[in-house]
Amino acid sequence: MTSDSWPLTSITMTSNSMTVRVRFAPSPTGYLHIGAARSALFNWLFAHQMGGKFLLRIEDTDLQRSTDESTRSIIEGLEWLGLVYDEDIVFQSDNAEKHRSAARKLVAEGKAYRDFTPKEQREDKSVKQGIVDRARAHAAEGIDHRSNQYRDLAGEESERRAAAGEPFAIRLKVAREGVSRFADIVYGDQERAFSEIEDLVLLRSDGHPLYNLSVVLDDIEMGITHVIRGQDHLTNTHKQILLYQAFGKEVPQFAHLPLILAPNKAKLSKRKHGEVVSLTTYRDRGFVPAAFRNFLALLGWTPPPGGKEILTVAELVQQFSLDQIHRAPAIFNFQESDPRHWTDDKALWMNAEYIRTMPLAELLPMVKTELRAEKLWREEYDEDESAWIETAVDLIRQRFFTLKDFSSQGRAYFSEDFDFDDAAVRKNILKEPKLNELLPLLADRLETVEPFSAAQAEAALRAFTDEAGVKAGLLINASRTMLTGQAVGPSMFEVFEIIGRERSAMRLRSQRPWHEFS
RNA sequence: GGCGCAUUGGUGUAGUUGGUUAACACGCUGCCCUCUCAAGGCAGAGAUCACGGGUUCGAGUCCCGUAUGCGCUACCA
Repeated sequence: MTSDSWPLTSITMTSNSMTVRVRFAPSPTGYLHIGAARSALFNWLFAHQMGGKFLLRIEDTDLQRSTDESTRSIIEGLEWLGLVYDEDIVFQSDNAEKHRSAARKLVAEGKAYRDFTPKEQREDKSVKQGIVDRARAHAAEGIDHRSNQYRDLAGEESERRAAAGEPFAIRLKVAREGVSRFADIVYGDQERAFSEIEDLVLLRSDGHPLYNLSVVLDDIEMGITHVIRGQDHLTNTHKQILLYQAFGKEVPQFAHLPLILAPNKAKLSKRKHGEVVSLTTYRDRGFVPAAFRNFLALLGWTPPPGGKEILTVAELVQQFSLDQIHRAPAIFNFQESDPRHWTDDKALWMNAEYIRTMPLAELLPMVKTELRAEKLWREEYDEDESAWIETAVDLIRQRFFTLKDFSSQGRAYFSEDFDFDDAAVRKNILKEPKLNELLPLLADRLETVEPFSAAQAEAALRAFTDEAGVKAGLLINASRTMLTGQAVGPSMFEVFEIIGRERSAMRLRSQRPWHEFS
């Protein structure tokens, strides 16, 4: 793909002198949500494509809800996805004092004012309901929601009351007439009448700076050129632009990302949907980071027409483009009740695709970590048996979906302590009583095979079944279950070779199905 | 309540200046391969492009309305 056939947006390329600086700014109030992870990815991709910087800012101004543990999980999550941030992490709470003085400066300049209205008691209902009720009441009584008796209070009077210790909040003075406009890179031209915008609170009466003030100030200080974030911030962007203007600063470019919703098009929430929305779940349930990153990239963004969907990071960086992001929310498809579809099918498919096609050398360390965690890793695998483990992993990875499968379905390759699948035993073993005698005989025969290769094992088994007058398939399938506990798996002769002569013979003679299932 | 955004097969999407049988991926069905299950190959089902109007010779694509969903509207972030 040449740059001619795939031009970058004019908006993002207008000034080459300006280095792109973007940030990911999560609030540390829980684990890293996949929607947030996707925002981080898009910011990172954009930064890398433009040769810019990707920064991390922790928005920990809500002291009650922010936790260090959450901050750690965010950092770990980014690391797992390979999204390395440039420069030091900015903690928003460190800047609170600067935010306060900036708000006071706005008051001094007459761009903001002190609001002495006593803080409203929060009623015992949902925030949303409170907003609706207030709006309805105002409409019914003909009250302009923007009327505030302190907006035009004389300066001296305001000073005097403040000096007297009367508590006040600071609100931005939003122009009465006019319209706010900006061009969102994804959502296009945005317009909002000032009459729709209430004078927003900048500083709470306890001196705590509020979100809209803090983001703007921090983004200015960090030199952010492009704000790439969730669509839930789209409408509030007008307020933030007002603040950039009040501070006399250049307004950055905005690109809002479509939200990620649950299958019923409801908001994807940790409370309702649990662990599927947490990034760490994917790590803990055996996802390959590159696979999940690839999947995440496809939530709300499409590669250029005709392109493939399985993309390396380098390809992602090269092909990524903010104007290929679409506006409709992405639906994250999963069925909580069905373990086979616990997360999006396509994510699962993509992970399987990565597991079976990625370079073995990259996969092995992940498999090692998994086997270690399940106490299935033996030190020999690092030394004398390194060739063996490579062959074994390469053989079994062909039909695995997650790294977990190496320790569950793949357990029999690494340990004698494996379970028999009930259905497999019934179908492949118990159905045919003769097997009770035939399997040990097959073991005897296999012990004579030299060398113990797949081809030799096949020749021996087929000769044996011919002599015994049974179908080869009968003993092949029975062997599979005897050796692996399962009804499915790789070509059986490869399995013989990998399991080896001794272990194969031993398992064929084990009689375990008759002991455990009779 | 107000304002905003969205709406293409089960899911993710393409279709960017309106122009032949609406394209791709996942999933699903069947066949081939075969020692099983996958993978792979081949074939197929599945969309009156949310609904209703309008503009036009012609609309998924433009305009208006309706519905639904979501977001924002807070001394939350």
